[in-house]
Amino acid sequence: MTYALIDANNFYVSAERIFRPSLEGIPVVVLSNNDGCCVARSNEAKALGIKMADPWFKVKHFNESHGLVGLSANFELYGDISDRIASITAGYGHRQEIYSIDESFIDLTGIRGDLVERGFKLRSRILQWVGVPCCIGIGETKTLAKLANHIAKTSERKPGSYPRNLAQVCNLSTLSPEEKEYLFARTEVNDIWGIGRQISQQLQALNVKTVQDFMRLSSSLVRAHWGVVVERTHRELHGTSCITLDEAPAPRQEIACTRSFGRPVTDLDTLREAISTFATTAAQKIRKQGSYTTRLMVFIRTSPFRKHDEQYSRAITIPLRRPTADTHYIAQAALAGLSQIYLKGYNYAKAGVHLLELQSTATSQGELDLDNDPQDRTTLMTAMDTLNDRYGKGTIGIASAGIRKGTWHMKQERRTPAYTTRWEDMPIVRA
DNA sequence: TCTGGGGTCCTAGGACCC
DNA sequence: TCTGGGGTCCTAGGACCC
Repeated sequence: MTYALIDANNFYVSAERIFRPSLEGIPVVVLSNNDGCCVARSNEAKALGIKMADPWFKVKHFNESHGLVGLSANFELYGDISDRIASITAGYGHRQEIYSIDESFIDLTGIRGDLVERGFKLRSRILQWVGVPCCIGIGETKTLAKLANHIAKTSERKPGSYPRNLAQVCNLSTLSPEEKEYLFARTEVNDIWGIGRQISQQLQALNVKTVQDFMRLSSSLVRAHWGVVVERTHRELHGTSCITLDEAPAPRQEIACTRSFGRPVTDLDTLREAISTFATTAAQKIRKQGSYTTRLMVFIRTSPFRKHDEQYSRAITIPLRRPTADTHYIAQAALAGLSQIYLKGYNYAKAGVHLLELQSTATSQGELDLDNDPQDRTTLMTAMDTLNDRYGKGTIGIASAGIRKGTWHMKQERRTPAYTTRWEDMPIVRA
């Protein structure tokens, strides 16, 4: 097999730069909800030592010292840009898996010709048509394609880390065993797709520091220590394809809406409003997917970062009497759950609603649904979704869900002027 | 003062059944 | 006194991903 991974560089930052060329060459971060954490960093921001998920208040001093710019995220825009890139990328091979908002795997098996040259052409096409720089990694398995992509990106960003000719597009599948050994010995074990913080710490303790060290472990030892998932990763690094390309991912098995609050929340009324809103959003999401939920989970928690606060974290799952996608029903169930877990006297920092056990029909398994459920209501809900899609979120809602605006505070003012250009207004350059 | 929001899969352990 | 064993289902928690 031969796979490619095409990955946009610093995607959210690159997407913002399309419309604001003045952001080019300066340190930029894109911030999460409440402008809380850095979720994307430009190369210049990475060079300042800013890490993924660093809180804004800890890095904003770079604003005065180095001109760091913090932008509130604009996920609708990123979704549009992502679709554009994915449709161009699809032409690179016969099959595509859209893996995340900024990544696609492409099956290149059996494609003749110089894959690196084709990769560079694809890359410049995306840059020219959309304006986002990408890197491409190619390998015999998805894990190796990921690793190749890491090498392509790192050798561009940190000259000298790897041979220069591997920058931007890196094909591991045509390298000799010696060349690969050389690269794997210079790559840290935690850069492997599937090896996260915990496992890489355990590996370090066993003096396994590089990809090469890890590959030299026996499969059986890897399996015994870390289970079948990590063993699969180990096999993939050795060139045995275990993770298949998934062109049409199954519908989501669970859908959630959770938020951190802009400031601590203590009273039940405010929490009820928040939970109603989350339930409403989550219900919209499952209707969009055409699913019904049969169980939901509500949670509330204090902030683990406020060390002097008394900590409290609880979740409850509520079985539903029948599969449903009805906002009102879901919100009521969520509120009933909330009332069971709420305790007075804590500073709540985060809450959420998860809809679980999603299924594609409104009928319980093996049961004829004679209940008065509510084709009518579903139709009403769908009409509501259409209006909200067309005229903006929150145009219309369910009064009984208890949604009132402005009491619980989530989104602060944007730190930079609101971004107004819509995708349709964007200049399109054709080659 | 201020610390994201989604998802997936696997495993261990308890309850229950025969 | 001696107190089975295997299968299934469920849940919680832990690990990973972006």
